[in-house]
Amino acid sequence: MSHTPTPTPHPAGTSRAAQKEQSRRALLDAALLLLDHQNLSSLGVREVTRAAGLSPAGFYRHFRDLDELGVTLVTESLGSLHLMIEKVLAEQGEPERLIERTVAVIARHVREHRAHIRFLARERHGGVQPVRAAIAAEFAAFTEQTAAALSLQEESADWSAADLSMLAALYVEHLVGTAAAFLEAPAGSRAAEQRIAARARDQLRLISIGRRHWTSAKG
Amino acid sequence: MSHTPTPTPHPAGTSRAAQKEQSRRALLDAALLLLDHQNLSSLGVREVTRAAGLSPAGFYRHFRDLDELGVTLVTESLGSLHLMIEKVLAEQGEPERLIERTVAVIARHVREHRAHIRFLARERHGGVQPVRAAIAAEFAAFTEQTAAALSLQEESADWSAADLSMLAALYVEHLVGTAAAFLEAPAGSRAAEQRIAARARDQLRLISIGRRHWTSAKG
DNA sequence: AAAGTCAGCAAACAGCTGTTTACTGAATGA
DNA sequence: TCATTCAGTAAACAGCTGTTTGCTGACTTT
Repeated sequence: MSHTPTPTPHPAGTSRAAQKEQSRRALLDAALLLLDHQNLSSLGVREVTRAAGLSPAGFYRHFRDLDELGVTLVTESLGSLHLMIEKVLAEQGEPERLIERTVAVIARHVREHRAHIRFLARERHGGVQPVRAAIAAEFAAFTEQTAAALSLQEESADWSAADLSMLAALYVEHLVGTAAAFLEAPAGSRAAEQRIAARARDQLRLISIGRRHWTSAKG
Repeated sequence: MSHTPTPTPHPAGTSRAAQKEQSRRALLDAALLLLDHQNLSSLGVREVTRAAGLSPAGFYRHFRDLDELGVTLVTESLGSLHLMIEKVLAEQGEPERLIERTVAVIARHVREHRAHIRFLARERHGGVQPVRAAIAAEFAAFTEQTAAALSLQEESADWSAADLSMLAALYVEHLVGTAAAFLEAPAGSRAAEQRIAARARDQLRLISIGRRHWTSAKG
């Protein structure tokens, strides 16, 4: 008499695990959407569950905290980035063509994963320590991966490991900076995008010229 | 009878304007302190006034919102950075010595203005639009300023304006990245600081080699 | 000396927050 | 078929939030 019981909370007929996964995704997607205009440290449990269509208590069936949800988002965001970087590193051909492809891949990735990339840029130096740590760890791994790929190229035959790592860090930082620049571009303005791309290509050209003429310090 | 009146709220004897400024500073300093572990978008009025030793209502005698306070912090933080960049650009001498000085100046600045720099790094891509815009505008000005300084050097005699701007952007981004790297260093670890400094110097060397051998695109 | 300014206050407002509780009922496994 | 599991719920908890109000009393001007 006091409360009406709740009728079928899910489109019945699906497996239980699939139902749960669906809710989990709803939470992650809702959070990512809210994080477009907001910082992770100011996100609220109720806010997320409201946007995802769950009751507040439901949140705790999936995550201990918002930090945990944040770390999950980091993992997802970096997963796709990882694939992109592998794609870039696998490219072959003359340097000029390679630079062109690299920047195009970055631009495309930002266009197709805007929310993820913005999240990474925003939380890389954000106020939530575990999230910052997760991002930093993964970026370090990218740098190592890049260094390994560079060491296989003939241009770096006589490079020391330290120098390769230094160069890889420069490339990764440039990649991140370029992605962030694409983000700032007034969403959809091809003109702005092309200006950013042109500049990024020139910067990569300059760096690869430096690379070609590099001679390690203690000469 | 109902409420006891408040006794002298300030160390009497000071001018009114000075008293007000003192409270304003207390607010800004308290905010900056809180922003060490937090994002601007999650900062609260009550939180700041509590830390500054004011009543909540007192906040509104100084700022309309927290966004306004944020923009003020941006202005202050970038003011000191501006001075630093001028210092770097004014340096003269052989490239190697110049690079060394540049990195040293950055390291020193981060050490002495930790809170300001962390704030800038954190809010550059943060969730508060007006603050983001203020930072972006000032960074663009830095780039222009750097381009102007570069154009005065003999190494860039035959450089186009666009190429100079591209190079300046690369330098500024590298500067910002280096400052952020110093921030991550386990506060006080000279070893970590020196590793970062060494890498930054090598990267600057590589860039300046690229600069020396640069020939514009449409050749 | 009298009048005016205004920084700071306490109190009250409605509305929000994270988290826990005891419950329900569909999907699952015996 | 019956017992178990467990994702999701509504309700309640104490505690927090931004902002407005009317007031006070020290400084400042006249």
